Amino acid sequence: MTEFMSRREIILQEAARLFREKGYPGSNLRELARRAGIRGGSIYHRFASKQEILFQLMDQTMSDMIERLSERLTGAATPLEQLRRAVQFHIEYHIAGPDQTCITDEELRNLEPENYLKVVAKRDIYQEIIEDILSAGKAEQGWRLDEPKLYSRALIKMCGGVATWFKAEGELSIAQIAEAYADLLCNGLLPR
Amino acid sequence: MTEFMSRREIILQEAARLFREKGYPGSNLRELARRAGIRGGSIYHRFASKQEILFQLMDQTMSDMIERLSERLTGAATPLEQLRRAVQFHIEYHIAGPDQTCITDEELRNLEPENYLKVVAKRDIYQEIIEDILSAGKAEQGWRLDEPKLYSRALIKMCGGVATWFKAEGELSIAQIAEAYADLLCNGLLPR
DNA sequence: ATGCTAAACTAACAAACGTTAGGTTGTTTA
DNA sequence: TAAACAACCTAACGTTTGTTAGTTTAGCAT
Repeated sequence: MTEFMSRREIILQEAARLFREKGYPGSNLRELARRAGIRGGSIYHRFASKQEILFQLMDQTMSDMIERLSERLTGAATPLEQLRRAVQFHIEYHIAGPDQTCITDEELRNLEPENYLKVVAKRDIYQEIIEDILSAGKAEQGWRLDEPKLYSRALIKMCGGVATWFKAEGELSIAQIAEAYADLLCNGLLPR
Repeated sequence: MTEFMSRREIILQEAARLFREKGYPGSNLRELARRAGIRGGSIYHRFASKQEILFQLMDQTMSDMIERLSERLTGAATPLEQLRRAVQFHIEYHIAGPDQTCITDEELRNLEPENYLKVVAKRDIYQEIIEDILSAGKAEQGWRLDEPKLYSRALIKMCGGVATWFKAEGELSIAQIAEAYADLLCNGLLPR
């Protein structure tokens, strides 16, 4: 895995793991360096500060999420199919890179104001993609919802939350979980 | 508000606010003391350590949540009515004391092993109360679900998440949010 | 008044932290 | 071969941290 990664990428990956374990303020650069196979001070050859590592991690993850969700939605004809794909994607992505996504979900408060605004802007874009699906479902299919934002938040929380408890060796596969949650939301929204 | 609280309770309340703002490792006892109206060292007259403050906060909150949820469920005849009340309670409680509940939801990793086990045990009890509602709904009413745990987690994440974005001056009331989410779950689970 | 106790204070500790300066190594470039 | 550069190292800096020890204050019972 790590053989083809630049040291910069190794540091970012190990930072995601460490920050997820102990939180950003609870993590220190000496341990991060140790995990990345270098000494403490050497991190500053790649990053200007601890804060920059957190920002790069979150900003990069949000950009990637927006791009990949958009890809996944192309070719989905109906809002219903789009919703299913969004649920599936959000869960899969959170489980594929649980460290990066958990950081991005939970460390917003530790970003300095300038960085905070940038990441929140991208988070809002992602959320709006899902809101647009819900709005389309309401307009075209008569889904039973008033405030799309209410449901995009529900989707993001319940699907993103999977990363906090999912175990690969558990009884449920990712596909099963994604299907169950997609069914729950679709049945909950569709007119009876 | 604070006139009738013991200093110990003031410290706990301010700790909840501070820990929610900056996280447990990002908070320091001098600032906590300042907010509680005393000096740094004086905290140790009430608490043995920073860790004990976090533990008391989380343990107390979990006990209270279990007790109040149980109260709220008594007298609810059907699983459907129980589910609605659980959704309502979980949202209301998270918004009434957003600091305490957000800490309890997010700072588990910062508990020392012994304390961790105690709090997780109570969290599991709370989760099982909700699982039991879902199991009863399946057995008695034919709700469309396989793994109750999957849905208790969904409920807890989406309803607890409300505390992260709810604004009292916003357009939606607590009652409206609770109703929308209860409808979503009930319609999603009920047989069509 | 005296002594007792709870509750707060001040000041300092040792450790850990982010960060920086300056040196060493090894590879590429002219 | 020499110069240049990137990558990493070591060692230290100033600050902040949780925590402790010893002291002062205020209220209450004797």
